[in-house]
Amino acid sequence: MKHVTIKDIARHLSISVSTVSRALVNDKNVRKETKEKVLNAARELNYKPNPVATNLKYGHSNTVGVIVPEMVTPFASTVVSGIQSVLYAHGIKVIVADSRENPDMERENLRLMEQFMVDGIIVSLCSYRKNREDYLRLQKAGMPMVFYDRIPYGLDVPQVLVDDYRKSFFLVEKLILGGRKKIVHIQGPEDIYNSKERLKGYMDAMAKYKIPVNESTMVIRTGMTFDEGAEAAERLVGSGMDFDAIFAFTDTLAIGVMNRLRELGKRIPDEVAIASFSGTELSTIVYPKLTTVEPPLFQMGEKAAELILEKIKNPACPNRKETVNAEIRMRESSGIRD
Amino acid sequence: MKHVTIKDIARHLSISVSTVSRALVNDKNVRKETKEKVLNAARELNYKPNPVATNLKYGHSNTVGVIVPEMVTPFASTVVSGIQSVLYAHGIKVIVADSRENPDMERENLRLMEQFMVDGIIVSLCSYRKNREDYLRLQKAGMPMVFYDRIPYGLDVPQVLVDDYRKSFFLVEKLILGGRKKIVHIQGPEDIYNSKERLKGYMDAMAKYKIPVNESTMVIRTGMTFDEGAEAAERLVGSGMDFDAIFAFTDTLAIGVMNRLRELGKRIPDEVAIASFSGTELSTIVYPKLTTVEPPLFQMGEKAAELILEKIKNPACPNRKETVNAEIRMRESSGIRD
DNA sequence: GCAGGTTCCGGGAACGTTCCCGCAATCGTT
DNA sequence: AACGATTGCGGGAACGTTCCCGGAACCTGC
Repeated sequence: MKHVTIKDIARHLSISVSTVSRALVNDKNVRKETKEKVLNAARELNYKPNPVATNLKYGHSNTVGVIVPEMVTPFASTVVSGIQSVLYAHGIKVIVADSRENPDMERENLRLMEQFMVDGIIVSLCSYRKNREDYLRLQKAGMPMVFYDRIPYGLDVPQVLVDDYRKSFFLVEKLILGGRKKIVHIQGPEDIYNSKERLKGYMDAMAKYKIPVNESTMVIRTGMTFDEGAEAAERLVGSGMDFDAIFAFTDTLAIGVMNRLRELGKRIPDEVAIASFSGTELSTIVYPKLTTVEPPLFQMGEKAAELILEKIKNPACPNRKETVNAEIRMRESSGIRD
Repeated sequence: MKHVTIKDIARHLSISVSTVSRALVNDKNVRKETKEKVLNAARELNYKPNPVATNLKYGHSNTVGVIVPEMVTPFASTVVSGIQSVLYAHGIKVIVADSRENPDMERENLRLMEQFMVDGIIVSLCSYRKNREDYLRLQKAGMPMVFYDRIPYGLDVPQVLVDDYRKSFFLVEKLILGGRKKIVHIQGPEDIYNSKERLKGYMDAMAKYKIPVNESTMVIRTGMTFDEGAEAAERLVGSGMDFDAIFAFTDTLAIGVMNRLRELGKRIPDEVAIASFSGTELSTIVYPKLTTVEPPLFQMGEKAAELILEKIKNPACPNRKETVNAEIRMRESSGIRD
């Protein structure tokens, strides 16, 4: 499609390109009448500045890229809303790319953002150890970057995270104090750093109450989807093991587990209590409603946006680490009141 | 961050910028040795072409923008996956912007895409009659555009849609044949065109079986969220009206209605059968599982991508209208077997 | 009435590419 | 051996902006 340019306006008014430019950016060195003429002509010709040209000129794009590991749950979209709300207010556009839990696609997305000359990148990782070299290279090259939720391990980068360990500990403790002893942990993928932390919280809570944990039977490693949760539930029941509670890595997994357990005849929460980390709106639409640790997703987005703004303004500023406070929501699935 | 440019390579090898450019785009007019030298230097200096410059040069960005009305359900994300799968294969990048059911934000997103010089825009509307002038203007200016699912009314544009009317008709007919007579329709927002079509399907199915419909009590207009569905359920029960089935505009609404009805003591599906249009993965994680009309979302994305590719290649090509075949999934919430 | 300062505007370079044009060197043909 | 054709390369314009620089016109103050 044909764009109206500053040149067209200049030609139309038979004045110079420079003057038009000045009029449009509100430079003082233009007569008010000239400015008005230009503004009118711009409106009349339906002129839209071409940001590509100014990007080229200035070397930045007024855009921040967000790379999310998945978009099927409301998790990412809520965080992105938070990001947009603060960045839009600063006149910065937001583009989103989805890695679909695939580190190679994440890498592709990263290159896409780089080539797009975004001013900064906000990332939630697929795997805490893949693509390290790329992130290191980008960081070294001075690209502002912020990580949230699914963060890398041992990299000095700005990040906003939940207190995975403590909140897992407390939630498992609540299950124990509610009378559950045979608590199984659905760990989720091992190459997500948070999964290690949440496991640790589970282990330590169990240890505090001197409940022995056989890691090979009571901790189940799996993926991130409903189906994988359901499958874990089947394996669990199939193994004949005795259990009275589940603590899952995410609500997606927990929902998969819970629904399949019910189909297999388990009464929730009477026979099996269900609880999970990473609660989203999904936790409230299932039956029974899910007890979860609910991170303030919108706020996480806001914080991430603030951190990236800092980095953009001053790339040399120290890498801050923000921890947000996740709420423990006791709902029907655990059979425990607050 | 500092980018390595073609000039840096030229300087480094003390050859001309033109030669470097030719070597990089595989022009024949370069000696193989020279080409290799350039390629090596490019690798060594970690050169990345700056697409902003080529965009400016060629007037396009190799990017397609997708504007979605919401991102909290898996609806949009699944369609976007389909879009990405075909566009990525053509070397076209995809950026996503979320309108959050707000026509003003949609308008903003539209301008963002325009200013980004995307090669085409794929849109699902917030309102079927808002922002018409903008879409018309863009179309007149030659911007390739494709609409899906939530399409505009009476605009000759490429679009991919579901057969709202017929599938609604069939689903309601199934409810009737299953023995339900007092079927309430939760219509959803009136300014979504599909909502008119689905209402018509409902009305005609009821008419076919000579069931009188009092539109003012049996058709409820509301929004799109879980909460609005729940609220509708409350109003319904509060009104004391007798009903034995619900046909809702989307699964989101249906889920809101169903869960609240259960909380209010209604047995699903015995006392009230629930069915809805626009089924996503959410329909299968609730209890009982939801009977829905399930559009092939991924395929819708693929079709939309193909249509936009056509339009990009030849902006003058006729505006095709693709109808995809939505499946009716009978699940527990309706108490009716297929 | 003239030096100096404003005000307003046009010319042109620059951002990183691509590509057309032209020139030199080499090649192939007779 | 001499000529046109081909190959390989550099110069420079162009994409749409911004911005520096310089210059013309005007005003100010003595």
